[in-house]
Amino acid sequence: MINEGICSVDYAFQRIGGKYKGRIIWALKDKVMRYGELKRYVQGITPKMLTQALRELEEDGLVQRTVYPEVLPRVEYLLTGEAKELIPFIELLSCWAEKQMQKRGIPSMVQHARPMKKAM
Amino acid sequence: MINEGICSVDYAFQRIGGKYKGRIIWALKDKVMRYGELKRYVQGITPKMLTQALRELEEDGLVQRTVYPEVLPRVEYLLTGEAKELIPFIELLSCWAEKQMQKRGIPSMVQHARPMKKAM
DNA sequence: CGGTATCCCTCCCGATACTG
DNA sequence: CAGTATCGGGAGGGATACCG
Repeated sequence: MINEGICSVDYAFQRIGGKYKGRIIWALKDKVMRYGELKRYVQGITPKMLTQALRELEEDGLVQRTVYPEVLPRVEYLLTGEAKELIPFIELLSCWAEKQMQKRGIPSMVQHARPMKKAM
Repeated sequence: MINEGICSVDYAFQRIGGKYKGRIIWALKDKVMRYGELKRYVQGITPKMLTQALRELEEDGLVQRTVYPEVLPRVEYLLTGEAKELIPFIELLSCWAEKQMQKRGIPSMVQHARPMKKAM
């Protein structure tokens, strides 16, 4: 606020913080995904938030968006090299969190879980 | 939303996300600090937010708070072992951010900068 | 399929004043 | 020194409907 510069820790959290960006990057860590695929993977996200997060990640150079102008439109998202540099760290963070959650008896969700049929 | 469990990546970001927690952990990474010291270090933070962030970090077992009941009250904060495990992560994240900022020509702030005398 | 548009609301955060 | 108390604003997010 007083300074002109920005703290690098802040900068990073502004890029990958927020409610969904972490999970989106995580989802794309080892495969390209389409919009609808991501929407299913990041459960509970609304189209608005997904689009917004993806656009920001794209602007920040972390995600690349490719449109295939076919009759049924297809759009693929993939991580850039810059984003991939973050994977090991998110991995570390994830492991850390798993341990914490175990200690505290918090049920952890498997990332590959399919949508449950249970109505909310 | 549909699931009962929580994703570990989310869990982690809920713990260390937010506007100041990253910088607070960073500040405490290699030294114990008092309340006022932290307030000066994490520039621009209001007492309310600092207290709130510290209390949450304490609840999450990341920060330990020690009160020394002297005539002039003294309260010290330090990272727990669990929080220290996160330091390498934040360190690497910080380096990553520095690189990104250089690429984009964003002026980065040195962490040890003293308050500038420039009035806002 | 891959999104926009719109409305609404909550929670995070800021500023300021005050207290043990 | 180390915080509370109070009020208020604004960004981020949620639900739903609609569009090319």
